[in-house]
Amino acid sequence: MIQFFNTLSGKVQPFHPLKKNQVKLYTCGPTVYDYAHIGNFRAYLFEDLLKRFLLFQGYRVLHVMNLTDVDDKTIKGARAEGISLKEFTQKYTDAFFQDIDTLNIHRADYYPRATQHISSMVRIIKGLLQKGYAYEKDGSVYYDISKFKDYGKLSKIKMHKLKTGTRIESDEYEKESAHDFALWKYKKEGEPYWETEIGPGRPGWHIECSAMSSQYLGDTFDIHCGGVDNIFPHHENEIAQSEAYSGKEFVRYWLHCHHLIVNGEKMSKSKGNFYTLRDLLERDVNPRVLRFLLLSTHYRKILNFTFEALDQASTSLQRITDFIYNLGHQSFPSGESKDISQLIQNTKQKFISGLSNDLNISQALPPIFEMIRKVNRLIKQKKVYQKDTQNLRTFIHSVDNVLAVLPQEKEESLSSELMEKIKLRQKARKEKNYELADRIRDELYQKGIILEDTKNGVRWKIIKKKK
RNA sequence: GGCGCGGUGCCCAAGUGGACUAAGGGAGGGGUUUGCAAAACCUCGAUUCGUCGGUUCGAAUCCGACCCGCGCCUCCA
Repeated sequence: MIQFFNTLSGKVQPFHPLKKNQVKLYTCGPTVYDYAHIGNFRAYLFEDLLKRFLLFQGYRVLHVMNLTDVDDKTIKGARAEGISLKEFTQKYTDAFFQDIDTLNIHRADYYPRATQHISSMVRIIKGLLQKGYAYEKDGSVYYDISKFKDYGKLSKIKMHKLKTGTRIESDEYEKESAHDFALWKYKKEGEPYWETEIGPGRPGWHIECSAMSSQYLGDTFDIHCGGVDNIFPHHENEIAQSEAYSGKEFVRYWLHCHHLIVNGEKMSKSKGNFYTLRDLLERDVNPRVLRFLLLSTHYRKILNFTFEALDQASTSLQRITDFIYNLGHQSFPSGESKDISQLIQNTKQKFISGLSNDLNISQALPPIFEMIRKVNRLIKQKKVYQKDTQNLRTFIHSVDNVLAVLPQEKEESLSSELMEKIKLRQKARKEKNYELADRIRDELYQKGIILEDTKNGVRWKIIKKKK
């Protein structure tokens, strides 16, 4: 049985999708005004783990992720670069897709853009006006939160206890109450706007998610994810809009992932600890290792990103990849052992129950490492057979359908020049010219290539370049 | 002020009343193996789970107080 911590109930609870075997998932996507940073990717990776695990468990998943391509930041950015909003956001949208591919994140089924769903938003805003949940002022439309009884049910915030920040008072738009929020912002000089039934203007921050989620997933859907910082006000407001409009429950399970910090502090550009994926790739960080690191802390814990942690993740992951490699590059006697198949079954069961427990990766991973140690021990005792190695590899690869951290079979290759060096060294070793052999090994090590002499020949592997 | 998170060995991190004389990964010490390495295997590392009290036959796990670190409260994953 799968269980998730639902922000709405504040508890871990059993997961039952609305439709048996199908999960409808909405995840808050990027505002495409800049390159995404590793904190963003932590959230997307958590969502990817969630989705891959659901798929692994046999669910069909209908996944929608929005792209916010009109808001204050995108408008400002486009203006600063002197290009159209569309041109500007396209650049970062392309970058976003590149990055999620780099990190091996499954594509969503739909990536609706806010600018292409204005009419859906207008329809909801009109409905909210008709039902009395919204009011118009100076051409803008606001949501009157006092009309929505359940306001605060997600974030557990009591509005009368909320402190009013200075930012609210300085809002450029006129609202009746400080906590009311804009559904529609009346057009402003020099800003993009749409001519609509509710007048010229552009959508407020929250309405796109209400509109696009219901358009693709229906009024009620199973899971909505995002970062904790979205709980209030973004998701609270989505609930207010959607439930007031449809009269139905909006989302059944809210899953929020915690933040990533860097060296114990919040990531910020002024502190110089702000990393985009691209920054890390420039430092020769292997995206698989980054993926493994960001994935291997439970999503509801704060993750402290450090380069030391990255190194640890790298070594840890290497243990799995070496294991797979060894299974494929040693000879084993033909046959099959019951012990191994049983071990695989046990490991699989523990892996699944770990992830079933609110995606507890720290509980799901250890069985894999335990299995690896046990099998390595059995290999030494010559109790592993050919069929076992196939079963083990199939199993590890199926686990990797969820983790997606192992290299592709032919990911790495060496230049022919380096291959010649390796051949030369093999010859030297045969002739017991160890001095030359060691010199070549050192030379390759300087280039970030480790050579291992095994019973079945030489193995090379590329490690991170030494700085 | 409101809401919430966390403090487990050198580092990361599970475990939330009894099989814990506390998983797993990384680093480190010792050994097996190896031409030497690497990998792999064996082995050693917390009488102890922020502190102090309490409940209990029994607590890292429950209760109370306190200390420390952190997040959100209309830019934010």
